[in-house]
Order: sequence, then structure tokens, then C-alpha cells
Amino acid sequence: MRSRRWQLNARKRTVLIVDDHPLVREGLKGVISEAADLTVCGETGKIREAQDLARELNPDIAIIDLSLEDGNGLELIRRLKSRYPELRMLVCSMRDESLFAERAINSGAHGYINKHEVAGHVIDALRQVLAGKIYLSPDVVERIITGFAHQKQPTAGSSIDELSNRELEVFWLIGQGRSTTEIAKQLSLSVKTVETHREKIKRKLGLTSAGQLMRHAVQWDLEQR
Amino acid sequence: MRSRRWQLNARKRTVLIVDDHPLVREGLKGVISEAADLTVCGETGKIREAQDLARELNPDIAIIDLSLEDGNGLELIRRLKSRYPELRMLVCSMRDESLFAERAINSGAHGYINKHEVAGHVIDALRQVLAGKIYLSPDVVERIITGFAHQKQPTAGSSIDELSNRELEVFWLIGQGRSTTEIAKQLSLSVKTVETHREKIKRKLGLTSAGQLMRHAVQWDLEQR
DNA sequence: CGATGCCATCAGGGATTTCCTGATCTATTC
DNA sequence: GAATAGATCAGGAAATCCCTGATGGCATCG
Repeated sequence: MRSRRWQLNARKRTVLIVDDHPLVREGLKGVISEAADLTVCGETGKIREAQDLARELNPDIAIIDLSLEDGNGLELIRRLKSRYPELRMLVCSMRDESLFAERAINSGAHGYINKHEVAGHVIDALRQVLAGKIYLSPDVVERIITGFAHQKQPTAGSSIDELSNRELEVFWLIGQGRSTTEIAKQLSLSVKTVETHREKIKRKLGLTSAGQLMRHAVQWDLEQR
Repeated sequence: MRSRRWQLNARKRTVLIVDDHPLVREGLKGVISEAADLTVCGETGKIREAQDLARELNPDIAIIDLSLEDGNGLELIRRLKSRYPELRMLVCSMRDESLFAERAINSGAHGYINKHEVAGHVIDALRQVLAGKIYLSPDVVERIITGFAHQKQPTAGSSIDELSNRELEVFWLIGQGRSTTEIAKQLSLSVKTVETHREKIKRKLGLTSAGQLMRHAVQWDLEQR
């Protein structure tokens, strides 16, 4: 078996699991335990515990879900990043939106994989991230690419940062559930202008329909706590 | 003679896992494999496959998630119930609303447990359901009881459990960002029918526009972690 | 300076969705 | 068996979506 090599020459890399679903943790443990070069050193579903465990166990990599029992995974990523710059972080979320992937990467994560992906991909993702690379789910990559298709270079900023002030204003109002007419009235604009803003926003965020736009706007709005 | 009757005298009870998260399936397999009286005979994340597997494998019990790749778990429960009345069914959902527990039980399920519960409870739940009992998560029980205590609320509250099963299904799909046409296609319905469902939902929830409906649906969907 | 690019504004027009009303059939309830 | 609720679908006017294109303002850069 080729796995012998790892066992002989290198210690196993340690993985900390942070996910608020016990069954998902169980699944991850099972899958990871089959990899000869990886071992799970700890698990939790809470942000506070995750920080404690990171300190105590000093893992090589953390696999982090975005929705945790006591808060937002993004916040955890930022904290771990600032305190343990060497720690690799792979986000494993059930939300398949690049919206979150970008935010996660920007917050300091090194990869994003969603739970619907075949379990086998997790090992690949972990190894790639441990090797210093960035791992993204194929569909996330596609989404990001279409989102940045019209740009010269993929800047590190979130797509939403690319919105102009006016566009952001419209985006925000969309997130409130306002109709095009209402927005036009509130901003004293023509309905046609608002429609154009919506088109621009969609293009910049790589969205394909009004429904998608609305969904992202609402999510973003709710994310702003 | 041994006290462990099932190990000697009875075959292991077979479990079919229906869940659209590969990692959760993995976790369930791991947990169930530790029970001496239970064995996993099959797994899938799709309604169609679930029906096929139920026919081929004739499991003793199915553990079913409500959100599946190609539709609603409640629908699956109804179909399995009508075709295999002997089949026991335990719902294992990430949605912790008693709303769903009641609907699941009414649709023919024999238990409801949510994924946040400790993995150990799953075995208990499976055994109780196999023994002919109804299993409900403690918090679900509590919710139902308190719900009975409050009984009818003033209609101004506009609650989601006013929605019929079909309406809830549509509401759910709206929250996923699906368009009316997509929903119609997925449910094999006329667009007009879906439109009517949307109208009904709006009326029941006290909403005034498509935007409001979308916003609430997305918000609700996100709350179901 | 002139070219270029981004921004904000608005229009045309066909395709699609929304919104309101009403109809039919079925199942359940009282 | 009448009443109520659910699920299904249709018609038609209003609103919107979506794509394309246009205008003027303002900045930057070579």
C-alpha cells in the first residue's frame, strides 16, 4: 500500500472538526479516518470550544462549517486567522453560494467545499489545502469566474465590494423586499433606471435571474446582523 | 442462554438511509454500524432511488431526511406509506420545528428526531420505532405541548403552519430561489397552479408582493439551519 | 488634451411573471 | 349533506424582467 510511506516518514496531519451537526462530524471522522495521512484530533460545534481546541491541540488544519451553534463561522475564521496564521482552514458548508465562499476566503480560509459534494472530495480538499493550495468546489469556481468574467484581474475583494454606491443602495432595498416601483419612488428615479441598476448588479455578482438576485440580496441583508 | 436475544435468535433489522448529505449518511452509517441489532442495507439522497431501494431491499425501517435532492421528503413518506404499510419510518431532519414533526407523523412517519440531537439518540429512536412506538425528540414534544397550551393565536400573527403541505412545499422552493416555472416543472404542475399557491401563501402570511414573499421564504429557509 | 472607462440616468420592446378573480373536483368535517 | 379546505387550472390586465442602446458627467492616464 502506498499509504505506508506516510506512516513511516511523516506524522499524520491533525484535523480539527468544527461543525454543529453531530452526524456530519461523525461522517467527517469516518471519512478522514480512512486517509492514512490524516487524523482527527478534536471536534466541536461551538465557536468558543473551537478556539480553545485550536490552542490546546494546535491542529494542522481546521475544517469549519459556517453555521455554528453560538455564532457565525466567518467570525471564527477571522479570529483563528489572526491568532494562528499558520493554521490552514477548509470551509465545509451546506450553503452552496459563492457569496459565502468569497467571504470565507476573504476572511482567511484556504478552501471551500460544500456538503453535497461526494465525501471523497473532502480528503482531496484537505490535502490540497495542507499543501498550501486553495481548494474550491467546481461549482463555486464556476460561479466566481462568471462573476469576475468582465474584470481584468480577479481582485481579492468580494463581488459586493465591486458595486457602486448607487447599486449598493438598490441592492440593499431589494434585500428589504421592495419592488422595482417602490425603489424608484423612494430614490426619485425612473423605473427604467432602477431596472438598469438591477441588471448591472446581477452582472457584477454573476447572477442569472431576478430570483437569484433577490435571494442574494436578502441573504446579504440578513448577514449584516 | 444469553440475554442478548437478538444476536442469537433474530437477524439484524435492516435500515435504509435517505438523506441528501453524503456526510450525514456517512455519519449515520457509522453510528448504526455500532448497534449489534441494526445494519444499513442501502442509502440514497433521491426520492426516486429511495422508492427503488425500498422495493428491492425491503428494509425494516427507513430513516428519512425532509430535504432531498429531487423533492420533498413528506411526499416520499406518503408514497412509501401507501405502498409499504409495514415499513417503519423515522424522520431525521435538520429542521427543528414541531411544524414538520406533525406533518411528518401525519404523512405516515413513526418518529421525528433532529440532527442536532446527540448521535446516540438515533439508535434509541430506531429501536423504539421498530418496536412499534412513536419516537419524538424531547424538544419536539415540548414544542407540541406548549403549542397546545397556546392553541389558537390571533390571526394577525400570520404563521407558517397555516400553510397546507403543498403550499409549504412551494414556499420552501421559493426560499431556495426557484422561479415559478422551475417550481412548476419540479412538481409537475401547471405554472398557473403554482401561481395560485403563491397567492394563497401570500394571503395566509399577510404579505403583499412577490418581493415580500421571496424575502420571507429566503429568511425562513436560512433560519432552518 | 483626448481617449478611455466607469457611473448614473433613461428608453424600446418582446418575453415572462405577477396579481386578481373564478371554476372544478376531492376529501374531510360537522 | 352541507360546509369547509385543499389542489388543480384558466383569463386577462398590469407589472416586471431582460437585453440592447443612448446620453451626459466625471475621473484618470499617457
